[in-house]
Amino acid sequence: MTRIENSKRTILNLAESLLQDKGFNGFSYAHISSELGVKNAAIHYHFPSKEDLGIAVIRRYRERFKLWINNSRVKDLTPEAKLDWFLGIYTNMRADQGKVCLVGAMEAEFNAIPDGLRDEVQGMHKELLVWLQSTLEEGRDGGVFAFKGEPADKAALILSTLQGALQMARALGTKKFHNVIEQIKLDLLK
Amino acid sequence: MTRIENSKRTILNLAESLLQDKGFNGFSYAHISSELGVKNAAIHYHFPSKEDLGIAVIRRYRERFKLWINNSRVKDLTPEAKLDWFLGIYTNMRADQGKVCLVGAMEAEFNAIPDGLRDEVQGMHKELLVWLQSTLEEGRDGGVFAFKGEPADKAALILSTLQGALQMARALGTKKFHNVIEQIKLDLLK
DNA sequence: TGACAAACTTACTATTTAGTAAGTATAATC
DNA sequence: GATTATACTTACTAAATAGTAAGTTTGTCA
Repeated sequence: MTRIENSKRTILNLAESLLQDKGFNGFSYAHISSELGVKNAAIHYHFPSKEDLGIAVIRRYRERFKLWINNSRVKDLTPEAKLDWFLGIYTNMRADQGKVCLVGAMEAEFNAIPDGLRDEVQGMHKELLVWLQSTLEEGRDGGVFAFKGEPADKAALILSTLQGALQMARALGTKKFHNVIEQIKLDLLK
Repeated sequence: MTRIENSKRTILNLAESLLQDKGFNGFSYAHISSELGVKNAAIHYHFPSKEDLGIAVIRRYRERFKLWINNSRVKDLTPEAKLDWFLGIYTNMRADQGKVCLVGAMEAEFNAIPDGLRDEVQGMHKELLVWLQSTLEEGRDGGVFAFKGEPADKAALILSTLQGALQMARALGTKKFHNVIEQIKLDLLK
């Protein structure tokens, strides 16, 4: 009976990775249990239903993001550095086995995932948008960002772009992804 | 024994709709057969494997797109009108039951779909990019579009944005989607 | 009218899926 | 040292899945 140190966290890590890799309907409890060398039921012990597991993954990410943006390491950055930090999150996803963002993966199969998970994804998307919007406002007021229209709309555009670009990179490669990242900056920086 | 008129086309229509709605791993042959009032095996008669079906859907779309862009109704438009036509495709998808684009749906679960389907998606994505790039070039040369950087990169950005925006709209609604569309124009038109 | 092919149905298989109930080993606590 | 909670395993189940083999109906054409 080999126990995993901190099973719950290990399961969440793997589930998050699988969600970003194959989507909610593309992985099963068997993927997790076989990888961890435990039985199926062990996963159900920690997360009774697949919906519970999906929700827990998103919830953990939301909390992580909240901690990040409220930490002085990010909070005290210049708007330009904040943007780079944010873009870096997506660049790292791409670098990490071609993963896509949780929000994008879940929204692509939005009509084929459980209700509770949908709510959680919606909440996460809103939070990302709010932060990005305020960063754009801050940067425009400070004179480092330049764009037409409302910060809320520009934020929604940039987030959509990042979401799409990660997916695009799977078919067309990392170079194209980085070109899009550079284009985002060209379209934003003065 | 009620026969469907033009079964193959009807199956492809439904499969395309399901792909855009639930993704490749989110629908089954049973969804199609029950909707059409036939048996499972009837679908397998026309498309032996699910991979065959997926490939056929994408292939049909690629041919449709090729016909469109080579038809004078699109070909002879101004660059600005071409852009509006292209954006209109995505607006219509959103209006049609909140569908997302085939490319986005398939790339979100890229690592959980068959090889042959991946190739087809890759080809489709390239074709969309090529057309959009040449339209951007045409528009910039004509002085109606203004953007920094390379047309190829701006095309990749816009396509990524559209892909992501359709998915975002599922969680955040149609209004946000239209705001992104307007922002694309603000970021492109002189 | 007979042959034949197209478009199915019936009936099935093997596999995977999420999920459960009951038992067991281990660790912590009283 | 006994009790109890934690973290599992064993052993299932029911449903859904893609896919197949063999038979049946229907329209077409020589």
